[in-house]
Amino acid sequence: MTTSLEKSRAGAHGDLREGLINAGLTLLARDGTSGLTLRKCAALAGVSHAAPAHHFDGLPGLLDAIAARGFEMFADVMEARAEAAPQEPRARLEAICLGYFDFARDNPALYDLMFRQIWSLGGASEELGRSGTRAYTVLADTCAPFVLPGQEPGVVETQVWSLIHGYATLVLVGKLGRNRAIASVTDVLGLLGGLALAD
Amino acid sequence: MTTSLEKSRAGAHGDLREGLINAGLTLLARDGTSGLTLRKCAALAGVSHAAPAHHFDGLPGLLDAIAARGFEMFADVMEARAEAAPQEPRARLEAICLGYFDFARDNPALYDLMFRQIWSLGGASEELGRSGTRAYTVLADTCAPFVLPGQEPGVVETQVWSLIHGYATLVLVGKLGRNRAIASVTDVLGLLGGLALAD
DNA sequence: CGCACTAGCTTGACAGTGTAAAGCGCACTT
DNA sequence: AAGTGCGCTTTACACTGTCAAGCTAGTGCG
Repeated sequence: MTTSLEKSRAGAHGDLREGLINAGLTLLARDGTSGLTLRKCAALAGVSHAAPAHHFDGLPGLLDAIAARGFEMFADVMEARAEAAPQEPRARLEAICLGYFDFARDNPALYDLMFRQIWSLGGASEELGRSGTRAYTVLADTCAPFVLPGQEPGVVETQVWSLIHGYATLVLVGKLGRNRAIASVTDVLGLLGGLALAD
Repeated sequence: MTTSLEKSRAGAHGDLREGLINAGLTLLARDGTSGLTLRKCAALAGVSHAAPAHHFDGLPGLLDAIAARGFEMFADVMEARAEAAPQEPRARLEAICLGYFDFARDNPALYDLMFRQIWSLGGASEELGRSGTRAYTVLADTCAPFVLPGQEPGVVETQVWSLIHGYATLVLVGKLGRNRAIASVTDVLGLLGGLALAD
């Protein structure tokens, strides 16, 4: 048992792990993707550059953990928006899409890292897989009312996911073609008007 | 005038530049994003590691040039598909979308680099801007018949671009949520059925 | 014709990265 | 109370991009 120790000792078990993840989030928000470094994370957390190796499987492991934390925040935002919205399928769908955009805009570097890590061909960590699935579940549940009888649920989910994910990445840079203004969120979501309620 | 020299001398003006870009494309296709390195590019092109500095503005400049080449290939693919398709707006739109997917699937690392570079916050090079605009123009022209009178062209373009770009990035990794099959291209493009022809 | 010169490349060095091995200290176990 | 193992540090290494200096060959000028 370590419960009694967690408060008495400053450097108890999962403490540095948490500190490194938070340091990573800070660096990401402050200096962007290229500013996130294993050594800088360690320095910001106040330990030597080799310390993270005892908590993560190298840099990829640290990035996975940071991305997992990001997906938790991501799911939280979408869940909150879905609850705050009128409890009607279309309103809920639009609400989580807006939450999706806002999260991407507010945390561009983290958003980039999240999706880079979750589909890293090397296979993501178990923790990241769970967090990512949780976020996906929020979206899938909101899409459920639009799945027609006999239709594969993945179709509507892929349609919605593709549209908002693609739009979010476009928005992150604020440009489209040369001198062509990017459309607003609501304009793009208008394409989802083609979806029909199941009943 | 250097025209008479370009053939007589092996290492003439833009020769190494071309060689470095080709080396980058090779490395990208063979070893993925992380396999592309300034030093490896130079080695593969048969020159020292400092040689590229005389042709590009550091690594970012080299990446811009490679990305620009990628956008040229990208535009070529979409243009070819548009011409090969029945000359009817919906068929052309579907054709370039399929070309878009195929290019992303066939050149995943290059595709990733292209979009990473073109909206690098540091501002892309002139060459990259031109290539990117050319690719965008192919898409915009194909979307034109679906722009309703009085509507901003950017709306339809953003809708289509977001959908296919988002889907392409999802396809690149072949997974969506846990154990949820990703929908097919044609299923996703079904969402574009909501677009109406202008006349 | 001869000479300075510049462009293109090489060599060497440097700061910074991730990773691995070895060593130290302290809390916990027995 | 000695042992033991975990957490961390130190040190070293290969590799990255970039910069400065030097070399070399072809150009243009006198």
